Amino acid sequence: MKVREILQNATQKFLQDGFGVALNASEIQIQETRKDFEGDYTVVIFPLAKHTKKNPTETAKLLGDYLNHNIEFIQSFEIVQGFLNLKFTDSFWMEFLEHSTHGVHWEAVAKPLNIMVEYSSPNTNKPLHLGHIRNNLLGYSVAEILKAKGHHVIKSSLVNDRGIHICKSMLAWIKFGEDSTPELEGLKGDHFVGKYYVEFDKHYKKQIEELVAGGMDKAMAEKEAPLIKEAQDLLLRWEKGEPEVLKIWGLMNGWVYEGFEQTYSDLGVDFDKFYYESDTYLLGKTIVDEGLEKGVFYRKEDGSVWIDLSDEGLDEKLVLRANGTSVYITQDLGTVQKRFEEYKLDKLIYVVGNEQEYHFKVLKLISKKLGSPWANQLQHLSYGMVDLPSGKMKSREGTVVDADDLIKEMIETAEASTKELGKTDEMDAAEQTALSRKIGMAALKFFLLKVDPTKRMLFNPEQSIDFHGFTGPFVQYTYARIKSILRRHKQDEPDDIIKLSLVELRLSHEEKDIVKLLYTIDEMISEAEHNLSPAVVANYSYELAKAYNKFYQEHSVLKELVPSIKNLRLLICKLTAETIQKTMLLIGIEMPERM
RNA sequence: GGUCCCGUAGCUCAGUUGGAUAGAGCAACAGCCUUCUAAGCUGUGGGUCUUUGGUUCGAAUCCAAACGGGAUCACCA
Repeated sequence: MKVREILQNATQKFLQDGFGVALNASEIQIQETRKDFEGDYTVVIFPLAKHTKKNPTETAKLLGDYLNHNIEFIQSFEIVQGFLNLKFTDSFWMEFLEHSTHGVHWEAVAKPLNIMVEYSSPNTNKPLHLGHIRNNLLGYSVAEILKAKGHHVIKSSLVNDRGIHICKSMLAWIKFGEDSTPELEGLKGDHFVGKYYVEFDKHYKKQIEELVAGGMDKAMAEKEAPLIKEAQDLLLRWEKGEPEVLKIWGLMNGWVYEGFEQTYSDLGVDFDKFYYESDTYLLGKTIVDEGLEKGVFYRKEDGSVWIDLSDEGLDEKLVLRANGTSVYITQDLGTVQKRFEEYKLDKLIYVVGNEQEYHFKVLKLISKKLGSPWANQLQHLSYGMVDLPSGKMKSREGTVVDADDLIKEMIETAEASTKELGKTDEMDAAEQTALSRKIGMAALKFFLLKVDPTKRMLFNPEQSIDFHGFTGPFVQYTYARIKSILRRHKQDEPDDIIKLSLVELRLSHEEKDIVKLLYTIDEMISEAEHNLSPAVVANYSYELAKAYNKFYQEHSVLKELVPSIKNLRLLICKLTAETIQKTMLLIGIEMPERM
C-alpha cells in the first residue's frame, strides 16, 4: 500500500474513533511536503478541524500523536499553521529501495481496456509539417502510456487518400508533370506530390485573375475556372472507377506513402492499423438510413439529409448531400461503427487538433441520438496548434515548417554541437551518426511533448532548438553520466551485485530528493494516463534528472569509502537510470549510453 | 454575432480534486573543471498570476463581468 492511502486510512480511523466522524478518503488531503519545510508528507488540517470542532493546531497535535503512535514509519511531526508535516524514518525509504532492487515498476490497471488511438490521419497531397509532428508524437506517446498501464492499445491512422485535394495534385501532374517521377527529380515522394499541389494552386490562381480581369466577380471566378472544373471532373471519374484515373491515383499515392514511411520512421512512430478513406467513404450511408427510420434525421425537399441539433445549442447539420454523396461526418459515423465492431473497443481516442472540436462534438451527439452504445466511449484528445512567431502556419502562404527539414536540421545541429564539445573523438562514424540522431530527435520530441497537449504552443526556429536546461538532451546527458559510473564500477568489481545492507543509513538531502521522486512514479504514470498527457511524463523525467545532477555534484559514488554508502549510491544510480530510460521511452525518446 | 479555449517573470512553459513565502528553463550578471562526463552545478536580479467583483478559514486555481488573444460556426476534409 502506498503512503497516501496509509495516511488517509489512519486519519479516517482517527476521526471515526476519536470523534465519531466518517469521512471519505478523498476528503483527506495528503500532499508532499513543500521543500522549504521539514518533512516528507503533509496532512492539511483545515478541512478536518471543522469535524473535530477544535482549532487547527490542536487537531494537528492530536492527529500527529495518533499517527506517530500507530504508524511505524513516522518518525516525528511538526505543525506549521494548520499543516501537519510528517517526517518518515530513513528505514522507510531504505525499505522502498530494497524492494526496488529487482527493477522499477508501476501498477497496471485492474481492468485493461481495448483502446484505439487514432492519430496522424494525413492528407496524401502534401508533405507533413510541424503540426503533424506534434500530432504524431502525441498520439504515439499517449498510446505508449496507455500500454504501460496495461491497456490493450491499437494505434490507427485514417489516411485521407481521396477527394478534391488529391485530384488537384493529380491534375497538375497530368498537365505539367511530363511523366516525371520522384526518382527523376531526386525528391522524396510526398514532397514531389506536394510540389504539384502547389503547382495546381499557382495556375488556378492565375486563371481566376484572368477571369476577374475579364469582368467576372471573384466568387464566380473561383467556381468557373477551367482547372477547378477539370479537377472536379477528375474526382467524378475517380468515383466511377475509371481505370486510367485509378492508375494515376495509385501511382501518386504510392509515392506519398513512401515519403510518409520515411518520416514516420524518422519520428519513431508506428501503427497497427491503417484505414483508407477511399475504402470507408461510403460507409456511413446505412447509418443515415437507420437515422431516417428512427426519425433522428430528416430529409429536405432537395433530398439532402439533416439532423437538428438546436436543442443542444448547435445548428442543423448536414449528414448527406442532395446528390446522395457523403460528407465528412457521414463517413466518420461509419468508421466509428466499423472500428468498434472490428476490435470490440471500450474506447476510441481521436488525437486531432482543437480546430475540429465542433466536428467531434457533433459526432458524439449524433451517436448519442442514434442510441449507439459507443457514444460515451468516444474521446477527442484536442491538442493545440503549434504557432510560429509570425502567427499560425499556413501552407498557402508558405509559412509552414516542413517536418523533414526540421528533423534534418535538428540532427545536424546536434552533430555540430557534439563535435564542438569533442564528445565524439572516440567514436566511429556509425556511432556518431546514431548519437546525433538520438540527441536531435530527443530535443525535438521533448520540446513538443513537455507542453500540456491541450494548449497552444509557440515554436521559435531560432530559440527552440536548445540542448541545455529543460530539454531532452539534458535528460539524456544525465543518463549517460550515470551509465559511465556504472560501467566504471563494473570494471572494478565485475561481480555486479548491489546489495543493500540495512544498517541505519542516513540519506542526504540530495539522495532523499531522488528517492522520493522514484517513489512517486506510480502516481505520475496514473496522472499521465488519466490526463492523456505525455507532458506529465516529460516533466517528471526532467525533475528526476535535475535531482540526480544535484546529487552528482555533491557526492561521489565510486570514491565513497564506506561500502554500505557506496552501495546505496550505486543503487540510486541504477534506479535513476532505469527510471529515466523507461519514462523517456514512453515519450518516444531513446537514451544514449554515452554522450 | 453564437459557442468553445487561452491570459502566470523580458521570452518559453510548470503549478495536482482550492492550501504554506507562486516555480523551472532560456536570456542577463557573478562564481565552480589536477576530483565518477562542465550538454553539468551554485548564486544574484526579475511577479499587481490581465483587471474588477464574488464564494471561504484560505483563490493563480471555483463563479460572474470587462479587456486582450485564438479556434470554430461549409452540400471542404
